[in-house]
Amino acid sequence: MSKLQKMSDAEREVMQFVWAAGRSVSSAKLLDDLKTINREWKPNTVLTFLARLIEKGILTSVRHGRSNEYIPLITESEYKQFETRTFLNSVHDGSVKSFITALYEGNDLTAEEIAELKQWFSQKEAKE
Amino acid sequence: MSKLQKMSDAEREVMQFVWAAGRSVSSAKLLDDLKTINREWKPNTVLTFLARLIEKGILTSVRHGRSNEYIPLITESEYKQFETRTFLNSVHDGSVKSFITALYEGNDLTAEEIAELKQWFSQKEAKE
DNA sequence: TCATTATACTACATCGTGTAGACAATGACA
DNA sequence: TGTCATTGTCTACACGATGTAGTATAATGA
Repeated sequence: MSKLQKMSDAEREVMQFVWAAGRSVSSAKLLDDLKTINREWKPNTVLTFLARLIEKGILTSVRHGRSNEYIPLITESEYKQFETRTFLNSVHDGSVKSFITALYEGNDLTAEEIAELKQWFSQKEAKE
Repeated sequence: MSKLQKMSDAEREVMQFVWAAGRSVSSAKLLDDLKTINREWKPNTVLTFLARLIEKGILTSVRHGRSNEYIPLITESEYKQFETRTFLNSVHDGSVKSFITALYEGNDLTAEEIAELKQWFSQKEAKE
């Protein structure tokens, strides 16, 4: 299989709808759903994004009648893992602590977030 | 001032040396230092990167004799904050917990990291 | 069989990036 | 003080990603 690749912003927007739709989604529904967010994309534009998502190893499609069903090859969570690990390696030399420290030093962590995370970590450790 | 912009990989490599050099650095020293990492860049190539770093609001320069001194406008830590926040917003909707969860679910967090982070958080909370 | 219609293929401008040559300014030295 | 060497700025260019969509094609149902 072709190695998983990063998606562009527009592709990400489309994928969000694919994932939201469940196991698979027809292009018709997808086009329709996308209208709600009012992105003013021509249908062909969206189809291009879908084709690129397939090239990037994120989606696949099966013919169903005269139209396509699009099926995610990975979950949103898996994709986020991929992006997250890639980012961590490139900016923080792979160190989660460096990441957290950066946020903290930038005053980007609220007291609530800290509390939430602290709790999360204590739970995880308990489970160990 | 022009809004801080993301740097490219090559620019990041150069900036690492600028930051490492301290308060400011001459192009001569920089070129020299870069040789140690053996990136095989022509001097002009590096100068282009420096010029772009200036455009991006990350560096500035002052003429000093016949050459330039390059001075970071932000610290490495500040830059990491910027990149980190940007990433968090685009991939995790700004949620640190989503970020941590992604790593955890991808089995990308070692027991050591979890322990380290747990300790970090407990300290922070104590300080509050 | 033939019109419809959704998809696949192709195109193209723009931007970021890596790469560096050409040209300019400025000291230093003869 | 004029010329040369050095260092910097400007300009260029190819390549890939991206947003955007027109055109060609193929499948389907009437």
